[in-house]
Amino acid sequence: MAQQTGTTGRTPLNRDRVLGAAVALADGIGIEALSMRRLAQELGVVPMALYKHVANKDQLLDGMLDLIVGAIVPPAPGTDWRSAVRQRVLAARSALLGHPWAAQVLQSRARPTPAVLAHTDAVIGIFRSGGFSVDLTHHVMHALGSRLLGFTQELFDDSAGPATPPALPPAALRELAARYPYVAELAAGATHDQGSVVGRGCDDQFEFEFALDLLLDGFDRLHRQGWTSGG
Amino acid sequence: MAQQTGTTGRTPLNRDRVLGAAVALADGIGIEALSMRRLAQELGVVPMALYKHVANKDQLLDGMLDLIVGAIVPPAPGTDWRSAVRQRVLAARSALLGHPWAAQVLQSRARPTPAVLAHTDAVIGIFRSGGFSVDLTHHVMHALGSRLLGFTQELFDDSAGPATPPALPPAALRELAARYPYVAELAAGATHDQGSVVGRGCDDQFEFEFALDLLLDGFDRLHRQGWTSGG
DNA sequence: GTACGAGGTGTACGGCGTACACCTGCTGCG
DNA sequence: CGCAGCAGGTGTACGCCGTACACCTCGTAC
Repeated sequence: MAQQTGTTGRTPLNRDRVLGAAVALADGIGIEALSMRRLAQELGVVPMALYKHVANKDQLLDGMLDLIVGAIVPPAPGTDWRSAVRQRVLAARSALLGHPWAAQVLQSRARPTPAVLAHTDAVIGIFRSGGFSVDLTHHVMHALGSRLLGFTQELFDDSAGPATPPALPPAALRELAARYPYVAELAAGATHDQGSVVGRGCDDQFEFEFALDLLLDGFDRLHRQGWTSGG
Repeated sequence: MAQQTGTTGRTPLNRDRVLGAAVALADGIGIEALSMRRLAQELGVVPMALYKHVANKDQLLDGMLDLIVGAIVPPAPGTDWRSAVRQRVLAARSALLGHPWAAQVLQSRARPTPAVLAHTDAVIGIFRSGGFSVDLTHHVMHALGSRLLGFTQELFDDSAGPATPPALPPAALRELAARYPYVAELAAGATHDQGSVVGRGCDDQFEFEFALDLLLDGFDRLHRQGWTSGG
């Protein structure tokens, strides 16, 4: 179409074009059919050309995810905590809605991507600014769990596993803390068993039961008052 | 070890041995490193031998999942609904806990496996027996969402997508309904827009907001009363 | 003893991610 | 102008994957 000089004229590739095409392709043919080769073909280019713009397929997936998560529209400043959280979560949902593969990719990432961290940090910030204690905010974030997007878990998780990525070096942790202050605050209060300000470890079982009981409480209340979706 | 007659003596393969070895292997080396070839090697057998016991890799994954989900211990009969749900969900959690790959595999399945359906049916049954209306049960199951195990969504979902499996033939649907009566009851009440008893379609957005608001209500209550995890 | 079928084997194919060496054409500098 | 440098596209190749298909080898039933 837009050839210009001679043999290879079509507007040169770049990371954004690659990611955009990948998202569109995944939307079209499904995430499991998305391959580097297929994507290259779609872009009219040889497979290896992609590697000049993304390090490997995993980074491609990370980039695709961040493209979508980064498009989440933040609520207007000054909104009360409840509406702000509600709006942000619903915005996240609508951002993900058109890309059925996104949730699955999210789940499969070993570490949260920058946009995901930024979103998490923002939601934590809403609770903290709304007067929630670090403690309650922590539990509440766990309870929101996958409803946030699906990625709250294992932010600074130390639990082992065959596929556990290597621990981040201290310098990287410090940079993370600077960039995502609310995440860091929660982590400081919850994940270190010794030497932390709060001193409680993060007990996954407790978090799970906390969220479960919160829901069961709600169910019970609705049930007792004869709630119906009609009104 | 247990060779007996001559060349090929080791107790012959069967589906259960294959699935068991696959689970153990996935636990050991991670789900993404699990390949038919690697599994065959672990069993001292040529890769193609596995195909005499599982149709393909997808069915292998389904079988592995069902092995784990099938091990969920049901609560004692006669338990009140709240304790029963609580116990069942916690039992599901503990069944999945030792297999970090299970949740991810669950998410990736196009259709729920039999054990997953059975579990879902059982939980629905608890609510119904506890006096919950079909309507409330439906919403409540959505709210439980991934906390049930991660598979409540898209049971009879008609939403399209590139990887959508072909619709089940009516005969298969009827068999499903017979085997999982509570699931069928919910489906009848919710997924058909016309000709159903209740007549409301299943509005995913509504379900999402229902669950979100239930949680936000809970958060608000805890926040107001100055709740702390200490007690 | 012979036919049969369940279950293990061997070979082969097409697709995957990607390492590595190469080429090409634009840029800036003498 | 000439030419070095380099960003970015190319071609080839390797080792892995899932699995189709034809084959062989037993234990068993008749």
